[in-house]
Amino acid sequence: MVEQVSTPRKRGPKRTLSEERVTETALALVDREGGAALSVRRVAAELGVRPNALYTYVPDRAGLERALVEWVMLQADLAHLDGPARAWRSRIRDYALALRAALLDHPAVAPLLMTAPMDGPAALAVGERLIAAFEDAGLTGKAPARACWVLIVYVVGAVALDVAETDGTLPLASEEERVAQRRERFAFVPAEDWPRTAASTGTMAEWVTERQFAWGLDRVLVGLAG
Amino acid sequence: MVEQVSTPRKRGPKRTLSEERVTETALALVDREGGAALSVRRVAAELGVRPNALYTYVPDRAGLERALVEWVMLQADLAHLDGPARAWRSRIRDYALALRAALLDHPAVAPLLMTAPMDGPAALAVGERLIAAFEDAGLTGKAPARACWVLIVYVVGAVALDVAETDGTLPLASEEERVAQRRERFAFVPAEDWPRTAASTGTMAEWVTERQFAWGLDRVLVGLAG
DNA sequence: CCTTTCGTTGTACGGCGTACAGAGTTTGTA
DNA sequence: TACAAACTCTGTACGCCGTACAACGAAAGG
Repeated sequence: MVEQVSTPRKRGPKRTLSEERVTETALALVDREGGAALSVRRVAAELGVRPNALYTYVPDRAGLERALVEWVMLQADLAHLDGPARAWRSRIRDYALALRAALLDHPAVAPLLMTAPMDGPAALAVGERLIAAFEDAGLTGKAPARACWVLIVYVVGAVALDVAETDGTLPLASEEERVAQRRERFAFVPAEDWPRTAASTGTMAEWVTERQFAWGLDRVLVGLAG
Repeated sequence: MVEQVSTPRKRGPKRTLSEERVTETALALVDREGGAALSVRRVAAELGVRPNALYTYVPDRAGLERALVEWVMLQADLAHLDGPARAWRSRIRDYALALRAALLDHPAVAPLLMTAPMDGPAALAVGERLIAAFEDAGLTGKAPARACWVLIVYVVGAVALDVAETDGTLPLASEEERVAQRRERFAFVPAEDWPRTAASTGTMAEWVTERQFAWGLDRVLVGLAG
């Protein structure tokens, strides 16, 4: 006899919502109006419900944010991290690029990654596979776990800095547009005060590109595992 | 005749405050009560003034946050980045450690670094010298500016993730205490589901240490400049 | 002296997170 | 079958928040 695992049917009235509905509504809201628009009251309004009704599905506003983080992290396919040991570099590389893409698909969520401990199930799942990949790269002892942290810092930090220059709403401006904006902003750096900066504005404008991200990623991987 | 540069004495009544006083009061507030306590009204109250009086010194709440970021970044001594070309590695290393320390001295400010573009004068000054240091390391073309971004991402990302596990108030728990807390949190990771994670909890608990930061920093620098 | 300029206050508005009590619905048990 | 318990949602309220706007008083220029 298998124990009844499917909905033991609780007592009270049927729920009109679900944690999923709440999370996805919140996600749609921040995608449309940016991170500043996120609030318990706004999400409740979108769902046609009084604000306090949400507290059935989410412990508090911070919990709502955690749910968003969890949801978005799950969008990056962990399968990228699986594969033959000899392919460890492309496994990590592909996953990092996928995670970046997932975060850029919901830019308002990226800052939330750095405002709470990353200890959800999604983060655990990533860590587990990332450590395995670094072991496949030949790292031993403490090195795999340490390298795992460095990689997470790099990916999450890079996306957070990128997104900090946007309003967090979708659709995000194209890479070209964002680079052009940055080029304009850097145009007035005085060359007498900051010669090297003034000479590098072209490259610095490209800091927000996938090419720059991939360049840095490859350098980091070289440093971590040769 | 040199133009009068010292206080041309404006018309209205004397100011009772200064941008510095506002910034430093805000900083003391967040150091004491954490980032969530930061508000225009709280800072005004600390200064014995109505909330709207602050708008003389700061454009809005976001401007207040930017001022905090600027103030804290200036605490990391840029002189670390100067020195002989052959010492490029220790120059960058020392500065990165100093910047981390400055941010940890005001933990509530660290998250603010990722919520607005890093384009203030302090950031420019860092970039200028960091690019020079990477040129001294032998990088040419776009590489110095690209490496500069990677390093900033690493430092700021690392500190932000560290701080995300604290309440942002001073004094911060000691490194040992924070590691011990993390060890407890990881103690219940089920080894059957996450074998590598479970085997690595000791190392993962140490992710918030200066040793881990320095380890990653060295790997990143190796990747960037051999 | 009078006008202009400017820092500060008083007041107000709309929004926020969430605590608390009560009403209504569903289920398990007597 | 009736009742009690459990649970979800609403109504209401409190104390915060950022900041717009008008009015007042102090200082300086002509």
